[in-house]
Amino acid sequence: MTPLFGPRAPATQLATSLLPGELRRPEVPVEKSSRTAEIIDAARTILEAEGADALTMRRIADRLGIQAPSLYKHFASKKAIEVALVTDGLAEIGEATHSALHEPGSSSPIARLLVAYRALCVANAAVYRLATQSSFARDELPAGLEEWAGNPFYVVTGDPALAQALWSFAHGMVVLELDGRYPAGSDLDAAWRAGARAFERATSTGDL
Amino acid sequence: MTPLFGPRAPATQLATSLLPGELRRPEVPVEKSSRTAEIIDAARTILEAEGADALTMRRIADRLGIQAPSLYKHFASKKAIEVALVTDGLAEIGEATHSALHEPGSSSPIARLLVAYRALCVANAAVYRLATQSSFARDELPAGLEEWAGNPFYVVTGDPALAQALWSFAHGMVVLELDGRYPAGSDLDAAWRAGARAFERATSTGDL
DNA sequence: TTCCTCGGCTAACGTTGTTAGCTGCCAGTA
DNA sequence: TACTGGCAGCTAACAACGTTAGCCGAGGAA
Repeated sequence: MTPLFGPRAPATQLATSLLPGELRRPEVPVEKSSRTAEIIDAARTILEAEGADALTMRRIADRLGIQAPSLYKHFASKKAIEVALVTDGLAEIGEATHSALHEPGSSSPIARLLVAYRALCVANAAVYRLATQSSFARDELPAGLEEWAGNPFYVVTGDPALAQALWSFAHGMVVLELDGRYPAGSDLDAAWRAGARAFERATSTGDL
Repeated sequence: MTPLFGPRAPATQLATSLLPGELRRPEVPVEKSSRTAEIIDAARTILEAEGADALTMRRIADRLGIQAPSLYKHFASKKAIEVALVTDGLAEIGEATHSALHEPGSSSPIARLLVAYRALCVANAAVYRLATQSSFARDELPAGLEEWAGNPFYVVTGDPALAQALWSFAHGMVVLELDGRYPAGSDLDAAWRAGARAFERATSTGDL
């Protein structure tokens, strides 16, 4: 299983033309020194292997063979490290969902979007969980990144209300799956399909 | 605004007959001493007023005029206090959604369920957030309580996959609303209606 | 050579959950 | 009445957390 992550395999924007309503990825200034990159790399490794509780400044520093206070030469706070982690995760998820819009396929755009969204969120499970903690400093994310990452849901429905409903469905499915909230033995594929079909019909029938 | 909460206004099971597929509320042994009740009451007050970060053992103890270690005479850990808080919240939400199934109304059962779910989750916003933190000790909740609280979604759809999809939609809407993840000025009522309509059609049309 | 910045370090602070161990009170019982 | 036991408080303390202050060596620029 190869890690599917930003800095390790930098996500590049495909040079395809935009669909109606599709946003372009916002420019995010990447001026990472090698040490900063190593720090978020170590943080991600710990986060994915042992979960959010294990992500402490001392553990991150340990992995790099330095002391915790030295991390503050590179990041202003632990929150800033988390923001860097989530920024990469959002970029990767957004990249995947945007490109799912353009891939041809036998299934509907909604189904393709949902499949891509689920796959990427599960692949970045720990980061996704981190981003949905209420203590996460969402307001320090790069401007426009969240909007861009959510944009495919607008493209695929063509209606703001339906887009938010579809996004909520997808987000809810992912969160409940990652937190193990469905009873054991649940057929989650069937639940995803059922939701996809409901929203496909809602878009094809028109709003009112 | 009167607080809508368990111990303050104990939720009683209505003596109506059950709908097809509807579960009865599990018996949860309530052997609360007066002090334990005071503790979870103080905890809830802090949580609702100042959020999860303010919910510390010392703050809870302060409100009762005692020292933090004394709390351990009544609860084994902070997690246990959180579990008690969420147990009450789940009971109240479940009570409301179950009774929404039985209320007659001009709107569909799905719409009534969603309206009740949203209202109760927003009323218990802080507790709902607490319950969705990944660090929450879900496995220590009373057996069957979560299943019973989610049961109305099965009753109203009649299909496991569709029920999980509908629950995911509702959960996603609530979580994103509570975390302020929708752009300012979003018409959330419209999003709820759009989702409700999509699932109404999905149930009436049959599964495949 | 001198000076400044970068990126390490140690020591320490305040806060968190939690444990150990002491004590006073009060009910029950010989 | 006297003894006893447990309930429920207390203080002191610990380890781990994020974070700050302040020191210092290396290396490049003037």
